[in-house]
Amino acid sequence: MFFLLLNCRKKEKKQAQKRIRQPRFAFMTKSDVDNLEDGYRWRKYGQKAVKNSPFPRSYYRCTNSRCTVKKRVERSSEDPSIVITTYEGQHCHQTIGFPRGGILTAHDPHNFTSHHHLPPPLPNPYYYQELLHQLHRDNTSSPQLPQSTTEARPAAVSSINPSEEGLLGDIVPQTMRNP
DNA sequence: CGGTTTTGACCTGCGC
DNA sequence: GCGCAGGTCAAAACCG
Repeated sequence: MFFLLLNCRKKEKKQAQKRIRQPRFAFMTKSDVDNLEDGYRWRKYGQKAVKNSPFPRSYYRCTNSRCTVKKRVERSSEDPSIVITTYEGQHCHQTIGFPRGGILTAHDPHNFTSHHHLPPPLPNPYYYQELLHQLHRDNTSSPQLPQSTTEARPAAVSSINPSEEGLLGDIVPQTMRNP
């Protein structure tokens, strides 16, 4: 299951002034592997231990040199089987394609609406694009969370409170953090 | 041999 | 100013 966060961090005041604020959002995915296949190729450029979690956080950059998209991958301290993936920026290119039938384009609605009959074996990479579009259209009301049919647990689709403090505060809903 | 991962060092922002 | 935490760099190691 994915959780979505909008870029509403408290600590971003400096970034908003000095740097170009990139669209940023995170999913929570129940997965055993850190490196989720999302249709893009990522190169790892760093890893750090974070305070809240006993698990290290990994930093990835898109291998496309003209593409400045970054992503952070960390495990939930509550449930090690949950991976929190935070994307930052937008891809300026399309995915590298998927091994199930050639290169797909991110603008093909037929490929995107997958949960009609055959769920994708992996998290659909176009959730990323589609979520971004949803955020641009409507970022005040709660966006529709896509229904992932992968091994995501149906847990805790609760109201996301973006004003929560803390690093995971805007990613992890309260019900997730402390039972 | 080229691309990727690993890993310690370095940089920066923030709170006290 | 200092220390801490997060983020990035870059050289070496690794791998196909």
